[in-house]
Amino acid sequence: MTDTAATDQVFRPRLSRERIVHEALRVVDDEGLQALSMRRLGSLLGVEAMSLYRYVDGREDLLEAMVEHLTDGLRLAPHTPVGTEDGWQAYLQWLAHEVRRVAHAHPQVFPLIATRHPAAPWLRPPLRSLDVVEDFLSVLTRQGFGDEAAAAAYRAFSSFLIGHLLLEASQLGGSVVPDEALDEGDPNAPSSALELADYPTIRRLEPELSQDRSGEEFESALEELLDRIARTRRS
Amino acid sequence: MTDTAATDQVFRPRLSRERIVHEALRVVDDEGLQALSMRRLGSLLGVEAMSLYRYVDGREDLLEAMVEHLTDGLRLAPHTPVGTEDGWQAYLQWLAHEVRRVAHAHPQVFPLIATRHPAAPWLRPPLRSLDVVEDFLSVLTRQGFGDEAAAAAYRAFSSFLIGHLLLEASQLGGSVVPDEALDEGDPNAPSSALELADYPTIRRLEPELSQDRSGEEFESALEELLDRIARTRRS
DNA sequence: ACCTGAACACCGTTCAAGT
DNA sequence: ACCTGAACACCGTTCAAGT
Repeated sequence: MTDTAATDQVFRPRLSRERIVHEALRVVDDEGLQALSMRRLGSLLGVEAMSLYRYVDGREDLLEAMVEHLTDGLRLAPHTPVGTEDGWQAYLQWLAHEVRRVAHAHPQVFPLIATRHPAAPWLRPPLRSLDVVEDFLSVLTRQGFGDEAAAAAYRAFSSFLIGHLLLEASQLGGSVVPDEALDEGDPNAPSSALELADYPTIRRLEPELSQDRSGEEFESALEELLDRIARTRRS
Repeated sequence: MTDTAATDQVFRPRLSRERIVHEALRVVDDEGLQALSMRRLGSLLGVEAMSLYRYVDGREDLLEAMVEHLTDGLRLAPHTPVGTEDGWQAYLQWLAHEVRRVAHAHPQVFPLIATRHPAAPWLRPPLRSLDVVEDFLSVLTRQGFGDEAAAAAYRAFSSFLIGHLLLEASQLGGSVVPDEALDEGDPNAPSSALELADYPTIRRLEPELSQDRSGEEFESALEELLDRIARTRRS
């Protein structure tokens, strides 16, 4: 046996909150939320589970930190010149696609982003970072939105993102089931082994239902939402 | 001590899948998802946890059964005369409000409805019962929608419901935290103890953000969605 | 200062055994 | 047929103890 095999402690740079959160995200991305336990996370970091409690205030705090790490990343790419008349539209387009990118990059974490309670009741997932919300509201109000219209736009925008992205993420993150029960595949059966005999319309529309139009539908629904928001602006 | 106190077995009608699901819903409604364990559920039903496995194929199957119990309830109140020209609009209005009623009645279960993987990849929460989807698609196609338009309407409608109701439910179900840390309330501090010094726009808009407009916003966004869907119909 | 060992109070689940 | 006891392999978390 070699040295590294004997010690099995490949040299870990030293624990830190950042390293813990990063490793936790890796676990959930690769194996799903139920694979994340304090004990397993500890052992992956070459440490006993109890050591994590120096940096993280329990499992709930860890989940919170993971969500914050992803939602704080939505800040300030030097996004768009807010000077122009329609700068807010470019900003919201950019922000929507940023959130979508996060949802696609971490489909197993997005349900957490969508369902955990933010720090204040008026914060709404997935735009639950104060920095991001400040950006959002200040861009809109500086471009002629009234206070009430800006707040309403924030609520509508959040709902839009959750509605479209949670389902997309759910479909992306779904097939991480450990490949059991894929054994005896009925050589017929249209994609799923569901019995559709009593559901004629579903059976007829199954091809249309199975089509993935999420990209186009996201874009067109987003444009419609921006139009709708534009109408509420009092300039 | 009396007889009932001595036995503590108040007479339980006998176990059944239905009774288990019903009690599980009661637990989650009252105390939240994390309060639901097989062992505790068993003891609430006057039985050892292992007995539950006769009726339920493990915890995951139980959660699934809870979701199905609620989403199958969306079926066929003798809803609306589908004969008329705009019958589909009345049907979708009815269906949207039914789902909203479920979300309000079980805010702690709704995240489960929204995030669990349905039986087929083309099924989307919260309309994940085959009966309901068959209703949905057959009503629309019988009223002049093309197959593709009906499928697109199903997807848009599902996204709308998730986006609006998950946030509403989250706010309703949130305050079930066991009333700790409510102790030393800063007599000032506007509703939340968040530090908003560096967020001038948020601070200025906090009253508008804190307003609960979910009712009105649900209604007006729903009407807008129905208008949008109407435009996709090829009659 | 940072990590660990041992312990506590829980979990979900299986399976042979009871009635 | 229906329920249980005992056991297994896990959890999260605390706390005194080690270095």
